[in-house]
Amino acid sequence: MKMSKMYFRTLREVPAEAVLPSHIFMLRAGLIRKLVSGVYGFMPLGNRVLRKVENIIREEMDRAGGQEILMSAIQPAELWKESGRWSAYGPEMWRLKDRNDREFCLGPTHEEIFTDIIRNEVSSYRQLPVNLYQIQTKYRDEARPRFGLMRSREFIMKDAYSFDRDEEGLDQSYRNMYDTYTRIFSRCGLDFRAVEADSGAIGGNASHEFTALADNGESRIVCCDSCDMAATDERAECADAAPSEEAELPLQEVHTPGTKTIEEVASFLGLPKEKTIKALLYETYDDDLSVNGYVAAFVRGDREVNLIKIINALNIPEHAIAFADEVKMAEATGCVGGFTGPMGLKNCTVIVDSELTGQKNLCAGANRADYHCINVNYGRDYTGDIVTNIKMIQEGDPCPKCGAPVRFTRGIEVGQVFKLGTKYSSPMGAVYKDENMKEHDILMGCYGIGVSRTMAAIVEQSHDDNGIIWPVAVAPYHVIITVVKAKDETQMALAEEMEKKLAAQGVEVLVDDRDERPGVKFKDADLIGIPVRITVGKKAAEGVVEYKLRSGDSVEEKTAEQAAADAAQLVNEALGAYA
RNA sequence: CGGGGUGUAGCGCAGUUUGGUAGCGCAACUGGUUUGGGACCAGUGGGUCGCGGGUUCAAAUCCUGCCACCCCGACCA
Repeated sequence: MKMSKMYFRTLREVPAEAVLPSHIFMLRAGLIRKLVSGVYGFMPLGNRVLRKVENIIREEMDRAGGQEILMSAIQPAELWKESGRWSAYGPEMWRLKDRNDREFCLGPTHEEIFTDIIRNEVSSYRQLPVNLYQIQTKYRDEARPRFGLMRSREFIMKDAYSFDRDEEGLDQSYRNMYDTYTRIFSRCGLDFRAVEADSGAIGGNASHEFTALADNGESRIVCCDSCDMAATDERAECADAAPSEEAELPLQEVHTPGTKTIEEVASFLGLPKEKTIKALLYETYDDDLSVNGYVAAFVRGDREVNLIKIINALNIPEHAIAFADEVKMAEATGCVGGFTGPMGLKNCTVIVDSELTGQKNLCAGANRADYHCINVNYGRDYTGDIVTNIKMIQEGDPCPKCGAPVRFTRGIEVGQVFKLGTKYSSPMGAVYKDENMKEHDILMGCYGIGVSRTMAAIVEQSHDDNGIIWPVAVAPYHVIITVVKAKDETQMALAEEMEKKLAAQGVEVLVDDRDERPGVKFKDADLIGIPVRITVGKKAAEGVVEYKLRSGDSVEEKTAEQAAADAAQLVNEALGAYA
């Protein structure tokens, strides 16, 4: 490909809208172009990268026994009403109506559609297992799209669904996809971790997220350097502190004017935060979003609450709970904002973190303005309607598997795998008959990869001050031949000869034949991140060129033959590594 | 949805406080000189100053309503 003919433009300055390196460089290198917030188009170079990532996914999905199909992005409301998600999905779903007022959505995901296909076509155990996937555009009307392709409202996703007759089959399908994802992200050149995850709104009972490590990532994960434990912060188990041996002291109310936060009350009374009890007040909602109850949750003062654990303990949908209107809750339950304690509350569900039951002589709100109680003890002074672990793990807490201190790190969630079980097959009637003509619900798994987000994650992990450094496997072109003086016939002739030679060996070559100064060409080559740069310049007449890798600094002089051979070898080795 | 910020040429920005009819750099176009890390000189084109209403002899500038975009939070597979 001649760059003089390629439709592209690089930007010299950083667009005001971009903050993250991946976003900045994809815009500057002319890979993507924004239409409106959270909606991007792919330009020729960006489109090539996207196709490379897609093809890696395709190859590995096909190798794993998946079969590619393509469903429509537009979906009828009926199917979502069957699964119960038309109301449950919330404002993130992009809804629309046709001319006859029939309801549709732009698919945010495709469980319903795939389940529908299967229930209409599968009737016998002989047709199972099956794994279907597609690579397709998804729509989610995100509350806050940001960081370019990282969190967009229209994005490319690979979604796969497995259908099995029993748990054993589902386990196998799940493991198969887990291994496949490991291969896919390795081939993409990503540094990633598979972390245990909460199965969340999609449902089911097992899930892993594949997270590309990046300081700018939106996901926080917990990992252990002493063992292989890795989990999302919400999923990670957080052990209770050891029970206290102290003798119980008499309960006492103390005047603590204006000390609404744990920070304030602890310093006012001269107590460590570990000796206090923190209250979190929530209200819950029924289906039509009216308040149907109050929840008071209590953890030790130095802890954070893990809302997912509360949701799981209450067994309610995620969107059915939020922080309470303190004034209304005070009227209903007797709590006092800033001075709420676990004693004497009425008309609300009291959830007590399991750790508190073993701690002695704590300080808690007295449910009376400007007063706290000290020497509060579980059992003697208060109990909970629910006593369970609702703490969020914190950096340095003991690893739930091995006890070593855990470390927090950040990442970009590029894929996830779920065991769905019968969550969709049961309400939608996707069943098969076994050998005895007996009907069973089909067991499902679902497996997603954010393809465009993966592209962003690769750039986020692989760039320097000058631009992108593409891994060979996803680079838009493998080699760029920079012709120092494009008007020089000797130089152009040598460049074209090398282009042909390389192309014959399966190497994708970009020839920078533009009538620009060399500095401009070098800057652009670095910015768009082509892995190998071959410079054809003054020594073209002698058949000598310069050879440089984008990832390194050293520049070597080689004969054109040698440079082409080295480039071809490097590219084919990189591409063949997983073949 | 709450908080903050920004909308002026393709991109980056100044001008707004103190109203007087729009400017700089890059990019583009023409000509010339250049040619190994984002050249130089000369010239040219390009703007409903986000949109609407108001104040005024006069509005990018003041008042007002709206919209869009970005950041933090909430939320979110």
